Amino acid sequence: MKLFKTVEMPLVPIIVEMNMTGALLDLAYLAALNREFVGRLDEIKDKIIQSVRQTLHDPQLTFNIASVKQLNDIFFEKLKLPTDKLRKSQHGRSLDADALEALKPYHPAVGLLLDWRALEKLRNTYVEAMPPMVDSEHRVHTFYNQIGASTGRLSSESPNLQNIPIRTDEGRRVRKAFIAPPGYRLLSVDYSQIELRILAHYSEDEALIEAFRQGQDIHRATAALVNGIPLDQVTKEQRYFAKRVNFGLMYGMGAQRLAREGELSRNDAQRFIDNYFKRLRGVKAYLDGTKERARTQGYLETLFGRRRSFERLRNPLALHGGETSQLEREAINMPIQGTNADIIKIAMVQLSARLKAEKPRARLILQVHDELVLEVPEDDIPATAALVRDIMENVCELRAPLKTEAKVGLNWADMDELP
DNA sequence: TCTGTCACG
DNA sequence: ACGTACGTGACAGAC
Repeated sequence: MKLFKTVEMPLVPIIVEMNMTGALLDLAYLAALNREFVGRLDEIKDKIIQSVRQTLHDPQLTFNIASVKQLNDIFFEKLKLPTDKLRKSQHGRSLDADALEALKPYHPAVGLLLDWRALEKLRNTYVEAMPPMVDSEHRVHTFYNQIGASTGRLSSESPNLQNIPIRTDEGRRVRKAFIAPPGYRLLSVDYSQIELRILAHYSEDEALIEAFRQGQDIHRATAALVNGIPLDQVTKEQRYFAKRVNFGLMYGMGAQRLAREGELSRNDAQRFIDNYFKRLRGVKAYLDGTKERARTQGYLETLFGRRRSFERLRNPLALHGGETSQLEREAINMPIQGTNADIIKIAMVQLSARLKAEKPRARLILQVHDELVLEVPEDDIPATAALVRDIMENVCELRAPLKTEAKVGLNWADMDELP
């Protein structure tokens, strides 16, 4: 039996139903996936080593492609790949995915290494690690830590079920191992753009609030506003860029980073930000006001009163250089991320009671920050989806309305949107 | 035990 | 002049 930490929280009671149920894994599928991955990994590894041997005319050469230290030796001492622009680290140059992307044109081994890294990650962290953790019913029981994250979020460990892959096709194949039992479906309901809606609420920015009230695509609306063009003239690039800015600003991003990621000059990036703040005055006011409050009060609160100390910001004497801006970025983000955490926790508490009374065969199995996943008998799907959405959307009334999207499927990867 | 890397929101 | 976009957990290699 899994032990649970029991800590009295003034805000939200402990939810144990998820852990009690656990998430069901398709072990046969994972075993097949593992065999496939092992074969492909070996193949890619051989290709990498062969290609380096060929370039260096050294058929005996061998090295561990998982070792950043040895890769530094191969790439920069032996193959003489360019090091400019690459960050330094303990064993030479950083060789993370960004760095490898930049090195890709210089040797075929680099692209292969990116492929190998991605597959190796999926195999080691998920495909191979999870099957030994299931119980006799093939379910994994994660542990949700309620007091680990400084913003009030939950975190998940042993295994972490809040970082199951979804962004790549190979990743989604891993996610597909999470299945519903016979006669059941997985129901996933997630908040749409909840952090930007919370920002709209806090900032009281009329343009942002109005865009949400009208149900507009928020990134498209931002792009139109900042560029001073009609909604239907926004290009894909403009929308994508506005999206990065919308998220970046909630994290305290500067013009420098924006320029680097948007592939435009430092000045153009600064101009976009200036324009953004001119059109979205409330957002600027929120960012400045939040930093100011953290500094003068020494703490910040979420919408529901969850508090995080910023005492170090109030006592500048205690700060060493560089720490101020770090804390300011954390301050900007905390009320947003923390309010999101409060809202979904409150929804979970309400949902727990309603399910027990009205849909006792439906079970809450996972929480992933803005998403709840349930196991629901087929016949109960429409009613349960409506119940979950109703609870989630009505936890509180923000100036920008809370909106959810519901999906249903036989596994956690292939899901169909419910109307 | 620490560092680098990378999976997610 | 420069870094520096927030919050997490898991794994392999280096020490």
